[in-house]
Amino acid sequence: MIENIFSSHIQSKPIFKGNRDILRPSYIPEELPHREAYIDDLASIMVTALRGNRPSNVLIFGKTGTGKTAVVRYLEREVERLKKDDHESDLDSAFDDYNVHQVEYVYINCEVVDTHYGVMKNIGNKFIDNWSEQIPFTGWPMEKVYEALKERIDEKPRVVIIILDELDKLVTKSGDTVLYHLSKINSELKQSKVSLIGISNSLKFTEFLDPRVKSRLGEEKMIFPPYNADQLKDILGDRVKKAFEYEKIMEEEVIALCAALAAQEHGDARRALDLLRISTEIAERERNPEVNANHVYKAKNKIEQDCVTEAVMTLPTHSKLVMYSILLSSKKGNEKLTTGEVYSGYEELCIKSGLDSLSQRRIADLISELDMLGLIHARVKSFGRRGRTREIQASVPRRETIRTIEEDNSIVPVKELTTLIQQTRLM
DNA sequence: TGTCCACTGGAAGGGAGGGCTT
DNA sequence: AAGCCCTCCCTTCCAGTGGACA
Repeated sequence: MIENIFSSHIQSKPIFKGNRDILRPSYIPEELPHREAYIDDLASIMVTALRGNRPSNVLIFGKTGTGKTAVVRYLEREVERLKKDDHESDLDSAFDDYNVHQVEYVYINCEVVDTHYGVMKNIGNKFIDNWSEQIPFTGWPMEKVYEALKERIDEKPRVVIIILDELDKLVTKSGDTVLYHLSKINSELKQSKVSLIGISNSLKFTEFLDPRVKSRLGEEKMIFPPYNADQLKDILGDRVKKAFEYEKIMEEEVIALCAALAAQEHGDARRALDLLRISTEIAERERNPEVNANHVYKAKNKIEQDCVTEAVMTLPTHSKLVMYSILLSSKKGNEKLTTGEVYSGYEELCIKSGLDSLSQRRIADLISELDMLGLIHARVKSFGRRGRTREIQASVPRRETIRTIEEDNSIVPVKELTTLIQQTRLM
């Protein structure tokens, strides 16, 4: 056998059974434990579509990892299955009055597509196979995009169910123009009908909606509560059975620990699955045949550090410099800084790296963004005669984050100069 | 109680970049 | 080529703010 760098890894026994995606949050299992009632509720609303009528628009609320997207996509998959079964055999008589083929789903994640134009374009292009007829990603006036979208949907009789996931992101960023158009589209369609399912993490975004849009959109509302530790244990147990090659790969307590850690974080099933998957991967890498609690804690640290590293690495250059300025200015005790102090630090870094600095107003916005990302903690505080400003503090591990920023090539000159300055001070 | 500080945060608008239309 | 649309990133302007201080 030819030896190469993979040989020893290939020979070690895999813990996973074939498809490790089963432990990914995006995997939709055959059953969704503790969400049966919600599936049933949504199905009772959506069944109208199978009869060729427009189901009510639905708004679904719930924190991250509470199964909102999974439930909606579960139903979507069931409709696709019905279509397939109908092709292969005559469905039983219960479906005689229904026509599953006229139901079409369009799924848009508004965190990825977060502009009016983008959403309209994506929906319109779902109904066009011919590349040359696709709506371009920019260039058309909004009115034209809307007309094209309407025309395409209305080509034949059908019920189009548009799922807008992370809807709050779209509304807070680009307002409610899309929802205004989509919620009144039915009055302009001749043959087809459109129904909307909005999925959101927060109830708050409806405050930004025009009252007409709000009432049209929220014909039906569903709220998904967080999972508790026991429910998370069931979900994990279910996946473990499907995902692993042999029994007793992990103690009961490992599943319980993953569930308990995720339950502490507002009952997030996504986090529980990530913990389980990553701790298994760590065990596999250590060539340990069993996953133990130690692996779970390692996985927890890894997830937290990875989140910070990814968030920092994907920051635009100026945001990185602001973050860098905060980290360099705050000494070990994480002293609190003001906007003015951060800005002077940032300006210095700009000079060192040969970049033009942005205005203080713009930096104030970047500071808010960093706060929203959870990389810093910024609180508006008044110091009386000494003015009113933000009190800023890094909320990530200082040394590791500095290292991550310094790995960015565009900040390299800053790194070199900062080291030089530090060395000069020591002399 | 009024003043003052150091901003905050909203609004308006400029300009670059990507692309379509005429 | 000129004119237009849309988004994104940014600047400029300015009213508003909370609380220490005189």
